[in-house]
Amino acid sequence: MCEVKFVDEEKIKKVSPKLLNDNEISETVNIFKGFSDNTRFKIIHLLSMGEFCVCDIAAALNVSDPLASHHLRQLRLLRIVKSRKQGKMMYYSLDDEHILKILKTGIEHIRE
Amino acid sequence: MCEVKFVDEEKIKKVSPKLLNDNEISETVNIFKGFSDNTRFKIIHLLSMGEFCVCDIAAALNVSDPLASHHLRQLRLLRIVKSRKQGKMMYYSLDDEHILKILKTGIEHIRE
DNA sequence: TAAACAATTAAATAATCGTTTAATTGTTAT
DNA sequence: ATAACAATTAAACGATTATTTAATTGTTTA
Repeated sequence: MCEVKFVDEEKIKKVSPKLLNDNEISETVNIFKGFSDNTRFKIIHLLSMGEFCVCDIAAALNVSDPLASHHLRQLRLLRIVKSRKQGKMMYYSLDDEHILKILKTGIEHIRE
Repeated sequence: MCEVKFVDEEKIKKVSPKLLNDNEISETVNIFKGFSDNTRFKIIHLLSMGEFCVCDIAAALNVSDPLASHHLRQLRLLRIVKSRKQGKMMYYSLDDEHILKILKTGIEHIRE
């Protein structure tokens, strides 16, 4: 066990005030959680190309309607996507430009 | 259940070739998974301010050494952080500039 | 070499999360 | 009204994951 806390106490004291508070951390982490599942990521990536109804999202991704709907609900609560109702259809699209930026930054990274 | 697949078949056919393959998806999702836990996110955020040993990381975040070490291992395997050994100390820092960019993009988003 | 210490590992538990299935809501058209 | 359909919801199950505790590795120093 590490008993001598703060090997470099000065360095820690210097950055401590810059640490984010718990709310900021949880909110940011939640956004990343939205991107952290293959099915959800596929949905986000599909919606980066336009607006689609649940039916087509499920078909394009080859998943069941309830599964697509379930993930779309999470994404909506996280304000990653927004929805628009037209007749019996529900159309989904990305909520704002920030989401597109996060998506692109992630894809950029793995392509080096 | 949605029986009539592809309400807008043309739109789907148009974007299908642009969809990412499973490898690209999993790799990108894995990076986001690295950011998707409060403890790991705090570690990444701390390391965005410099290089720290496990001892100080654990102390600054008020978590146990094994927990910090466990998450640092995951982050290292995801190539989000890199490590450097000096004596009995192991120093960790962010792996590259992409990581910093993803971190900043996430924080930017919640600050609107 | 023996003690002290930083860090990691392993095993166990607790909690979270994704997926499936079946039932339900709400809208459109016959 | 009834049938058909898009979408959501709820409950159950299975799987993954975070955290804790205890034991272990490896390095330094007395």
